[in-house]
Amino acid sequence: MTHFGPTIREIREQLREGDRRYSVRQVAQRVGIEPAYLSKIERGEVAPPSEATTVRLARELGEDADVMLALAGKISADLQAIIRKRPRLFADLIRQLKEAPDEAVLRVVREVRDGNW
Amino acid sequence: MTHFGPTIREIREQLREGDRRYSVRQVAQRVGIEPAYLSKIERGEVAPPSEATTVRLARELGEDADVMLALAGKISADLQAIIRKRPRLFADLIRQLKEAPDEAVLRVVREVRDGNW
DNA sequence: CGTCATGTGTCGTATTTAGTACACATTTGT
DNA sequence: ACAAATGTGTACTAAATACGACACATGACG
Repeated sequence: MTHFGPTIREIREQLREGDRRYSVRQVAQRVGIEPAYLSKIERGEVAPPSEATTVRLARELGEDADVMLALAGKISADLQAIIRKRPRLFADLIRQLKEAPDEAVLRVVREVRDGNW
Repeated sequence: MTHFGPTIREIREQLREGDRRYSVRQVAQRVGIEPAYLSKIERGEVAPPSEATTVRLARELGEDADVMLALAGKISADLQAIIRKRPRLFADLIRQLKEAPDEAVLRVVREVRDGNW
């Protein structure tokens, strides 16, 4: 969708400055994909990988999985499952929060975390 | 996933009691798909249709699109877009609300609707 | 200077998604 | 009785998804 590939590349290259195990080949091997495939992903020559692969890649690069999935144009299957169990409720909530500033959403998160129910 | 097909069938057959324009063929035509395809969908012989088709079908049957999409194992693209814009925020919020009772979620929805921000 | 690792180009493929097209036997309506 | 409408079985398909395999030129470095 957006610059998933280039972002990955940038992060990997940053990590590489200090640690040469972050080459395309070695990262690909640890993530469990072909180096050529990772190379294509980073250059945006192919679409972002599957959710599972994206998550493994995020972990390997020390990034937040939900953020990487978002860059890949996806949403974690576990979040989807939660929403699907109460579609009306969550659909309303999310659409309500569309324009709300981060601050407001955060307040709600904290409120819920502190178990006001 | 669940009983998307049979649910559709039930709803359509209900509507049909009072209005014979709700045959497989006529509904299919209005929705813009082949009757054979709708038939297979209703019997669960094939997977639920695409988001666009599901939404048109829901409208045609007077059902909530988000609920029908949920039955189809999907989540509306517009909701996904909202989440993807602030993945960390929404991921946290949704996971927090996973176990919260409907009541608590509703309270949050109202709170936000009444614009406390 | 040789070799080893690196990034990438090319080609191929299995699986899933999202349907269409047609024919046919069976009601249903008049 | 007969035409029209109905539901469904069978067969096919175009496009997208998610990769793997291999070869090759270039560069790093000991």
